[in-house]
Amino acid sequence: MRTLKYAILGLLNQKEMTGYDLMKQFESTLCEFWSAKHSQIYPELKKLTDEKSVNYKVEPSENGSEKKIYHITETGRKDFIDWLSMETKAQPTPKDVSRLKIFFCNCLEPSDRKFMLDEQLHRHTSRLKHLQNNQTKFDKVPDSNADEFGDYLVLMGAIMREEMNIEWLKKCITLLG
Amino acid sequence: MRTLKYAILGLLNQKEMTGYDLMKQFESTLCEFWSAKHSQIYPELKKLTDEKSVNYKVEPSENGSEKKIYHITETGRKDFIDWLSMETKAQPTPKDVSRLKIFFCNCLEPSDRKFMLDEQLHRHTSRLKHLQNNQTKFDKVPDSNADEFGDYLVLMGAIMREEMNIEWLKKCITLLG
DNA sequence: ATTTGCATGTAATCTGTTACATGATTCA
DNA sequence: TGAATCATGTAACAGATTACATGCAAAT
Repeated sequence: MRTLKYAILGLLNQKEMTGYDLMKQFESTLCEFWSAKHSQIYPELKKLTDEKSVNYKVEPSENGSEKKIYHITETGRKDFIDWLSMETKAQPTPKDVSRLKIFFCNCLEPSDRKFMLDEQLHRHTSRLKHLQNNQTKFDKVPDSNADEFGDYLVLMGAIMREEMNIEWLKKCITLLG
Repeated sequence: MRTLKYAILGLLNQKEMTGYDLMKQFESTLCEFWSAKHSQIYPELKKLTDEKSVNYKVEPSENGSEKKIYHITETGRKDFIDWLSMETKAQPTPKDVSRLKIFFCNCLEPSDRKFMLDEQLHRHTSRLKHLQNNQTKFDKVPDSNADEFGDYLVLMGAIMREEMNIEWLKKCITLLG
């Protein structure tokens, strides 16, 4: 499906940047729905360059060494927009070890079950606080044509997901009795 | 992390079955939080047999050919319970192509954006209906010591997830104006 | 006759993580 | 002096999908 390719093209369509900058984007803005390590990003950038979807210029970095600033080409932009417009096929299962463990929770003693659920509840609660804090950076809903609009929507989605997880775990704890 | 191993051990801990039965379980009960194709299951069963975590007996199948009925060993059961009791590390990002596309939605024309969100809303709505239908199979909450208890909890979780997705997408559509 | 379900496997490929590897600069 | 940040890459491995491959039975 080459999803990483399109994630990179989408980011380079917003503005030109280095592989390192892309990595930072995956770590911060995109981390709620996509991730990629530098060891995956650099080879993909090479591949995209070969395919003429992106190109780069070499410039000196802060320190003495050199860095590659990548930008999207017209070919790349067209490819990206086609992918974005295309119907999204039914997704493969989002794999979730926590839910798998809850599925098997009856194999544990009642006290251990409670411990497991409490632990998960705690993790999701801190995560929610963190996301809510991120949201304060938006003083209002961004214009729907701005790059920050998508940013805002997915952050809202992440918050709602954590709220749902917390609500679910609380219900599970109740049902344990 | 060998999660597939523990998913299989957990299922075989419930009752003995063939690789084919396991495949069916992944397709039905577990599909909301884990998946595995037969091409992954059969080699894993071989590996688990080598590790003495499972064992099997050969029996004739409905047709003339033979089938292998796998069961968990004491070693396997201990290993499974240890995994289940262990603290679950912070999960890797659940990757989500739909959310990635929404993140980049400002690159599309307003009518195409609306189309994309409507399409996703439709998909999640049918999914929710399907899950709610599955839930009718439980006339009451199963006992917390029964195998069906985990089943019930994760189905409830899947329903809440779809409800959240629908609510989120509706909000997104509203914000598009 | 053809499709569907039962039943089992392997090979090739793709995707992603961890580890290996280097080198400069800045800050504590 | 040592850790953190910027910056780029490769190699080995793990995890997962698609395709290849076979064979019987029952139903349409």
